[in-house]
Amino acid sequence: MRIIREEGEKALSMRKLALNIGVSRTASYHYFADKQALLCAIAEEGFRRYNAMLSEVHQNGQRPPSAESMRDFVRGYVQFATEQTEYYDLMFGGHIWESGTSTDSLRKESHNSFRNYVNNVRTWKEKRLISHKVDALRFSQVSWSTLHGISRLIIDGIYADSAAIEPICQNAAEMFWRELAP
Amino acid sequence: MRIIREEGEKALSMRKLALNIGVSRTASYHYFADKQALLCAIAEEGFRRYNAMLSEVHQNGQRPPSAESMRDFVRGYVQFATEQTEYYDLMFGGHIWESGTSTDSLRKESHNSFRNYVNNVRTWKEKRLISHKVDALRFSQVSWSTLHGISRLIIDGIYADSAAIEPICQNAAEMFWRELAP
DNA sequence: TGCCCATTCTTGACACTGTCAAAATGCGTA
DNA sequence: TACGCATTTTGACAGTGTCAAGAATGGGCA
Repeated sequence: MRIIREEGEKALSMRKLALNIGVSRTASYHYFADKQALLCAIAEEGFRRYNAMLSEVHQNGQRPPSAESMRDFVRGYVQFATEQTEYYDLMFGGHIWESGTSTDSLRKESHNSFRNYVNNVRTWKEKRLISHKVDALRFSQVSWSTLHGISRLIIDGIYADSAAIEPICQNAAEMFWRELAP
Repeated sequence: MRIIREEGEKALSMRKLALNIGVSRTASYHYFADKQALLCAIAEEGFRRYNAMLSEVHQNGQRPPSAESMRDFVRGYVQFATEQTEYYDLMFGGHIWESGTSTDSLRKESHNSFRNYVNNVRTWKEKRLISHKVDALRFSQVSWSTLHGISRLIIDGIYADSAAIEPICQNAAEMFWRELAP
């Protein structure tokens, strides 16, 4: 993680990694089948951290949703993405997913992640805390896309002005809440 | 582009490219400073195609926005992203942007792209075709994020079920229109 | 026609990379 | 001590991006 954070994902090579640790070139191949497998393992750890953050923010659907909680959630997500970029990039970067070479356990962990997210909305709906017109799955897909999109564009430096981040989050949260409000 | 499309971005190497064309290893270095520069040039072409698509869909703000036009727009965007994945991946993939080694002209072209998008919304507002409460810049940022997020998640195979795509687009379009409607 | 010279291309080289196979090491238990 | 297993290393191979130096090419002008 240190190498990725400081020198970028591209700079991480199996050999350099080994050298940094102080073992020889191929030692890591005893623990990870591939470079890909190593990256998948890191991404998996990322998903665990992400889940922790998520369930902390809206306490598994127990906290009633509101304009404020929405804003907190959006902020939380974007903060996770931008502060733990090393993880986020791996988790949703595509390198790992493209060409379908991702680990089974990674796929499981990530599906789990999204399931949690949807279940949250479902719980709200069952408890009649949000409009009955909301389709939990669809809302989850679209709102998650928005969060992901915002994060990616910030990470990639396309929203260069960091002062703009807060109002963007605010706007997104308002949009979400307009969709959900009973 | 053929190599990227058929074998993935990772499989594109300067050497293989040259071999395919029938010239020697380093011939391309006369036209492109870097592998990076080559990729930037391709991404630039992608932005041009993207702009063409965009201005075709809502005719530079001349076409009055509606629930239908929104849906067409969302569909158009996602279609572009998923059908011209080779371009889209390069344009918004991050490989090119990270570590700030992107070409000047690429940066210009991409900024241009987003400016068009915002101007569209501004035009609508000036013509009083949408609610006066809309902040053009903010709406553009958030809605673009949503589109980008949806596209990425489809491309990366995270929304594996292709039947889900249409309703997702539909929902996103409805959400946008709820924001804009006068 | 023939020459010149900028444009285009090639060759050689270097320092990297991922990964495999085989050999070497270390270490706990019988 | 010696066996067996987990761990690590060495050697090797086929790739990669890129630089520097040289070779070929071809079009414009005398």
